[in-house]
Amino acid sequence: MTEDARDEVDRLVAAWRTERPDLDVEPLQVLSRVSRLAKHLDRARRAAFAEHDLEPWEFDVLTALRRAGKPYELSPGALLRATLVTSGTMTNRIDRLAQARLVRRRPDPEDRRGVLVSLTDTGLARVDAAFDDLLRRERELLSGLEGTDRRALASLLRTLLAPFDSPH
Amino acid sequence: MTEDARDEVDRLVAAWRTERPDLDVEPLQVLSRVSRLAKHLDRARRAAFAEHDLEPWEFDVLTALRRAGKPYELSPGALLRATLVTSGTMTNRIDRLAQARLVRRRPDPEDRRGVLVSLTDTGLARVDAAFDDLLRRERELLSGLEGTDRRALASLLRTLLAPFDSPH
DNA sequence: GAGAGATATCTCGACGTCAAGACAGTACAC
DNA sequence: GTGTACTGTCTTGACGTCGAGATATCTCTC
Repeated sequence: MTEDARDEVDRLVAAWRTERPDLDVEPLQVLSRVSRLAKHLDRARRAAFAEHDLEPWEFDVLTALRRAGKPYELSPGALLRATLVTSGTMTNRIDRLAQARLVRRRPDPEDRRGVLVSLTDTGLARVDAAFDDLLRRERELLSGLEGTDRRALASLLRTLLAPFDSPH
Repeated sequence: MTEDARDEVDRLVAAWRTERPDLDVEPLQVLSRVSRLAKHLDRARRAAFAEHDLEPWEFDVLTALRRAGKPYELSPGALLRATLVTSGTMTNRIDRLAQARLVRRRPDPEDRRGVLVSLTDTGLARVDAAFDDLLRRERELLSGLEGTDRRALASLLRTLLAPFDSPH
């Protein structure tokens, strides 16, 4: 189950072993696959959202608001921390979402530097529909793994992610 | 080991379960982690390459050539398939790499539509040094996992990736 | 050997992101 | 209260990518 299952990354690793036999390229077995899978995932997401007239970046912002619960309102700062983008990017995103009437901006009554961004009814409906769709596709994508394997995979990934979540 | 390890994704999943208790959001346990890990990985790579004056995109192209073995030469088409970018992007990348004297372009003697791109000596030295460095950091990043776990993880990821690799 | 379709590469304009920095407002020590 | 450091948001310019389309060449069929 390991020796011959052969995917792109196995080929890539084999090529390295020929070209740089002095190096231990085993880390690629995990990390190249993570990168490649993420790339494919992006495409699948893009396809799922296209049916709801949403771009992946729009979805990211809308879901952050959706997850916050009523009244579906967060500051740009909270949004950029949730989506791992820079502040300039977030300003730009909010501008475009507001123009599309999916979110609304209002001054923060408690901090005059601040702004609060909230979902409109349209935004709420759109993100709920798109999320349903995304989950259906993700489930499909994971259908190659039994429940046990899925949980094991999740747990292993959590371990790798841990150093990034806590420090600083 | 599963209930309380709590990372960002666990929190995200918990938030969804509150807000949309009607949905089965378990797929996120795997796929959100893949995306997030990939994002962190990109940053780590960027940091590793910066010491060798390389951008990630430069590294991607140079390694594809390096892996090809002597004479370290591929067509733009082969390069874009190896790096999963569009042809316009690849043209642009090759232009800039050629300007930096890391690769060389020459007409394909066997196909007059074609071009062949090869590593210069500088390019070869640069990519080898950067790759050493990258592997050192990746090993560090994986140090939280035993060998057995690493292999299990690689194998699970391979399964998920399989559908993307074959059906062209 | 002519034509149709496929392939290889490049060009161009639009777009989203980032990094750096500007600016207004807040918090806290004194 | 005043000064200093910090925080939250927005502005700007440069950059890399994409998608669509242009051009040249090759391949295959008849």
